[in-house]
This record gives sequence, C-alpha cells and structure tokens, in this order.
Amino acid sequence: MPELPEVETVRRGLEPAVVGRTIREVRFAPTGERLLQGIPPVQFREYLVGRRIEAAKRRGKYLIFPLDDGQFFIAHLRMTGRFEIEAAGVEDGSFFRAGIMLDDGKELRWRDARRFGTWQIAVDLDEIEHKLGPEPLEDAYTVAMLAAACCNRRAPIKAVLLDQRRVAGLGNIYVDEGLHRAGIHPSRAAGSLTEGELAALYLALREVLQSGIENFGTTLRDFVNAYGREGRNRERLRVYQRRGQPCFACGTAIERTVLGGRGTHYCPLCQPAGRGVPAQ
DNA sequence: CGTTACCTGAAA
DNA sequence: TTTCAGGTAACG
Repeated sequence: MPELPEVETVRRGLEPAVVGRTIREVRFAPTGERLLQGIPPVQFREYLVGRRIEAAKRRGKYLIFPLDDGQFFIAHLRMTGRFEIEAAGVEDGSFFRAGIMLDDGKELRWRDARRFGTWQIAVDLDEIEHKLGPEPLEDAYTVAMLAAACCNRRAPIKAVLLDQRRVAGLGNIYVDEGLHRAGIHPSRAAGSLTEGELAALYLALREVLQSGIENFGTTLRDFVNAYGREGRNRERLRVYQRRGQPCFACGTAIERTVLGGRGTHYCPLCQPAGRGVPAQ
C-alpha cells in the first residue's frame, strides 16, 4: 500500500505513542513468523523485550526505530502492512500477525493481509542505505540529482523513478501523478528528457509527495494511519485509477496501460509520446 | 533490461 | 471465476 507519504503518515502517528516507551513483550501469530525472514521469533522477542524506543524515523518507505542499545528495529509495510496503536486486550482483529506490547499498556499491532511486510534488527543503517537513493523532499535534493539519475538512460522514465536506488520513496501512484503534472509520458526514455522537462518533473514530484503527506496519504483500499484512519489524498489524484475519466486539464479520457508490470495511468494529450517513445 | 514470484483478498 | 493490487527481490 504505502509510498513515501503513507509511510510518513504512519510515522507521524506512531511517533508520540512509541518514543520513550519500553517494550514489555512481543508476540507473533502463527502466520506472523514470515515477516522475520528466517530469524526465529523467540530470538527476535528476546532481543526486543526491555529495549526502549528512542525515535521513530522514516527513510524511503522504511520505518526505523532506533533503540537504546544503539541498534535499530526496521519495518517495511510492502503492499498491505499496517502498524497500529491499540489498547491491549482488545481483540486482535483481521490479518493480525504480530504485536509489540509497550510499557503504557498500549500495543503496537502489525496487520498484513498479503504478508509481504518485513521486520528486521540491524546494528546500523548501512544495509538499507545502500538500497536507497536521496530523499526527494529534503532540501539537499536538487534537480541536478534527478537529472543525474536519468542521464543517458534508455529505460522508461517511470521505471527509473520507481527504482528506489535512484530516488527513495516513490511508488506507482505518485510516479503516475508526478509525470502527469509534468506533462511527460511514462514511457519516455529517461535520458531523452530535456532540462525543462526535468525541472518540471522535479517540482511535480515534490508537489505530489507533499500533497500526499498534507492529506494524510492516499487510501485506495487498505491504507490507514496508526489509528486506523484513512487518508484523503485519493480525491486529489488526477490520473491514478481514473481510466476512461476526463483529464482535469484537457478533458481527454485517461488511459491505462501496463509498463514494467505495473498499471500505468496517463493523459494521452497532456503527456504526448515524444522522441524515443515506443508507439502505444 | 523486462518478467515473475511472493501472498491473499476485494472487486469486476 | 477472473482480474487486479500501493513493493521488492530474484530470475533469464
């Protein structure tokens, strides 16, 4: 479910509830062990119990909880993962896979219908850092960095933007939305973008991500924040899941194709197939 | 590079 | 019953 704005929304919800709390207990549903990717649940629990959570951070689509011994608890929601704060004792609810009991009586509950989500403990952040490019909303991110990621690349611009090592946190929704606002066809070869297009794309991506955060994320079916609330960014989407509906800019019907195995939405008039673009 | 697998449920 | 799904890693 979650891209950068959704993970940030979850992070903001969790932060006041977990920072400074000490972990009292950790439990796993029988179907919940998969998220540890081979680490025995007993070992995981023994490590976490007694640790104090020092902060709640985000990097790309990862949630990162620094612990009081200098190590890190790292979670990735993948497609359908949820992290919710709930009163202990209330029934586990659907898709419950694991729970982290805190010292104030609340429980951090992990639900994940498809079970793609992952938890890990790490001594440092090197492993995830080497999978991730720059944070697109930080001041340090510049149009030159976007240009460098696209330079000389024949891959479709959409594929480049989805590659977490080129830029961190973008996913299918915000890439389609950003490309539409920048007037760029998703199949355009990344290396064929002009300076003007790169500048427009840079601004458009930051705009759609910022809007996503301000509207508490996009809920299509599964996404909710740390308190079970849906996001309201869906009504701001201009192309994603709007196949056949009129483009807000020009009235042309939004089209949907498959690119790199992902559903891809765009306006054929506002996002013309230009140089280096395979015919539709 | 593009395609497939990983899972399961919801919607068509 | 079939199709589709917001992500990523492992294929060929």
